[in-house]
Amino acid sequence: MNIGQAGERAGLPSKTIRYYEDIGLIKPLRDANGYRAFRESDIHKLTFLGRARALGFTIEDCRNLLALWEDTGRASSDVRAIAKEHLQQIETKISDLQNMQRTLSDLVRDCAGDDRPDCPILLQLGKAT
Amino acid sequence: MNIGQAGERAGLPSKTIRYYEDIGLIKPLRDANGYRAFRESDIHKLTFLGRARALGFTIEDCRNLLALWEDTGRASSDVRAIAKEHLQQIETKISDLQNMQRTLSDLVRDCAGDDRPDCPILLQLGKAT
DNA sequence: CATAGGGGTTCCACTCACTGGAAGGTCAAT
DNA sequence: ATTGACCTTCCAGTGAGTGGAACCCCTATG
Repeated sequence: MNIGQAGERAGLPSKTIRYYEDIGLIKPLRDANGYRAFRESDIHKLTFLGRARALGFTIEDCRNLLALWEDTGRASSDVRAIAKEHLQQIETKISDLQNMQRTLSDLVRDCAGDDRPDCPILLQLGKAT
Repeated sequence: MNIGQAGERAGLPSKTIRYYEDIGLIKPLRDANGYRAFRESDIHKLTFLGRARALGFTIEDCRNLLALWEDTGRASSDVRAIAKEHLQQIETKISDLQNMQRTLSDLVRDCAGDDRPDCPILLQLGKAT
């Protein structure tokens, strides 16, 4: 299977797949003409990667998860640790963003948004310490 | 005022301030010895930038906001539009992250996290389409 | 006066996870 | 023979800095 079709099946652009090979996440075979030849196992890995990335795991997380995935004797606690750590980071990010959201929506609410120059948003951003 | 003290006052590392000069956000004067010489107005701008960045505005947003800030005749609607757009993006990001959080916390909850290899997290990531 | 240290300067490389584009090779169909 | 869709590699850029090397400057102390 060529890269285009592999991308179709895994839901990833060809560019991304080449990149994943570049950084050693997958190792497709090569045809005589130099084209990458994807096996079912490669597609499966790519799909796995797509899902993990969609959940926001970093590439390094994905590398580790993939290794655990292939290690049928792994302990589920290893996987869980990575996921929990990541979940923690997501939660931190959410709360940071919610803080921004609160501040910003207050400012937007208080700004008339008309032709006059008075603007609490700029006022707040520029206020002396 | 030298860059170190300017950074202290604005709450930004020197490196970041040099970078902001590089991309044209600020234009500090220079002393005879080549050192940057920061005026009060530069400090004020840097503080503004620090606040805007902390609210997650992009550098380009900051550039626009700074221009509006310096234009005393601006319309508050211009500022409000940028802020609203940004708020929208923050809200999208929050909801994306909340989706990830839900999925991941379900998976983490269902994973025993012991020495056994069975792991719903990997199972879910690798499931055939 | 020499030197040590703590500033400052520039420039280059690296981060993360791709993405875009150029220049060129391959394949199937017309 | 040629078109057009695929494939290949390699190089550069994204955003917003950060780290480090190599070097200059200023002040204080022995």
